[in-house]
Amino acid sequence: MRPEDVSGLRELSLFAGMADEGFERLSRAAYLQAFPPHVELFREGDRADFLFVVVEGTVELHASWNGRETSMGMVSRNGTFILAAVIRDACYLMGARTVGRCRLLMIPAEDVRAAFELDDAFARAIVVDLAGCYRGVIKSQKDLKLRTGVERLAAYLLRLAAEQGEEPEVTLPYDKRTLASLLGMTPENLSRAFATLKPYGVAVNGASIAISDREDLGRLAKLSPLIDAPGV
Amino acid sequence: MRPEDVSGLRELSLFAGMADEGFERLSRAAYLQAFPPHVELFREGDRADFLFVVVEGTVELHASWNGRETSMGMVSRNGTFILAAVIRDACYLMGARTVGRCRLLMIPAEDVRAAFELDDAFARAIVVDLAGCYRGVIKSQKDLKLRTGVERLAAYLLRLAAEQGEEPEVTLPYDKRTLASLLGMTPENLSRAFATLKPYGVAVNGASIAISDREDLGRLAKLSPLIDAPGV
DNA sequence: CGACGATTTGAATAGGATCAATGGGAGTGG
DNA sequence: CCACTCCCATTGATCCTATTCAAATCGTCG
Repeated sequence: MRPEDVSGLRELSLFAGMADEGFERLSRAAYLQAFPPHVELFREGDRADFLFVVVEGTVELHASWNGRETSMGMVSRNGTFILAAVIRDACYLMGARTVGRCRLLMIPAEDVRAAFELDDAFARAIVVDLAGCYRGVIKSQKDLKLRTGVERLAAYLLRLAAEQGEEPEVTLPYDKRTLASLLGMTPENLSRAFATLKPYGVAVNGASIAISDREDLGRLAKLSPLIDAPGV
Repeated sequence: MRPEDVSGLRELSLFAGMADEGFERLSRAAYLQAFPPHVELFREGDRADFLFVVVEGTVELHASWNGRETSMGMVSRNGTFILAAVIRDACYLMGARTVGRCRLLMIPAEDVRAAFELDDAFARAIVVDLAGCYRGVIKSQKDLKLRTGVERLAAYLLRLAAEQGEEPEVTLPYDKRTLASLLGMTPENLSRAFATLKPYGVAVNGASIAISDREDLGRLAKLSPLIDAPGV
């Protein structure tokens, strides 16, 4: 690993509090690897061999059953994924694939578990990370069970706007097919949902979405910190 | 707290590895309290004041938005709930209410966080517990996004049968209204889903459900360990 | 017995999925 | 540079699932 990558990692909350010795050992065991777009990193059901950290790019987590597939979440820069499976020494409940070009840090599961046993600060950092993941899924499940498709899209757009600095125009970070799956609908349905949002001041131009009246859209989306707040 | 209750708690994986001193302090700070059925323990959005452990009975976790409500999960004997909120010192993302009569252990959030800081074994036990919760929600989200209502019901019945010792007759642990919400449908729809399952050998008699042909139902439910396995 | 809540059933509607067909770039090869 | 192709996105039509509203039935608890 290049020194700059190592020092970047050291900043991550997961590793920040670790003892130097443990961090040293962990980063020696780790591989930093570049992946082209649309590569399958592993499939659901595989034994958890590695913990992943996204150094650059975005990874899609997905799941399937009986021939159907759905997107479960996206992980981007500085995010970790599949930590729970590694800790419990179990199989992955989701598959993972790269969205665009990616650089990923892969840490062998055994080494993570060893560090977890030895380093108390690391163990505590994992708690905080996992608690955050857990709360993230809970929010997404509330989104899914309590809102209709159109409402989910509206809320998604406003969250995206907040993330991108409240510009009047936001850019979808991945293609609509993926977005649809993430929001729990078909691509056709997403198109129609966009059309439904037109009277609320939403104009689509490829991946770029103009939101003319955030108030108006907000009345439909009814953002709640208990569903839409990032982090926490 | 009665000594028998304390010793029972000590067995829970969350507390099993704790140092005696820490456990002592934690159990001194805790309240064991009995609640009648259908009591609201706290509401979503409340600040996390207590960690709860179910000593006896069942608690429903629910969420609401814009006048709609849904059931997010059930916690029964020896389960903990709301651990993530306590650790992150945040607000509850879900509300909680008792289903039947309950005895609950309430541990002040501050004391849990103090024990978390001081006791390394406790911190590690929390990791394992949280990882389990996380994987539980992921499974439930897969169930929700990948299966139709009827399929979810079929899978639920088979999981219940496994839990209750593969008897030909299973008993629903709570009323159908709650079950419907848990499965992400309306009570009316649950009734119809039961009717749809009749040709698959499912006979309803109040809360008691007879499953005459588990094979047949299984072909519809297509249980997968990646969605339906308990624990892990 | 009567009242109430839970459950079931029926009818109408809405929301979402599927199937089919068309338009629109991005990339490829000539 | 242009034609071609492929894949994504959109649109239309239709179907199916699930929700809503309404009403009837069932059981249980006073």
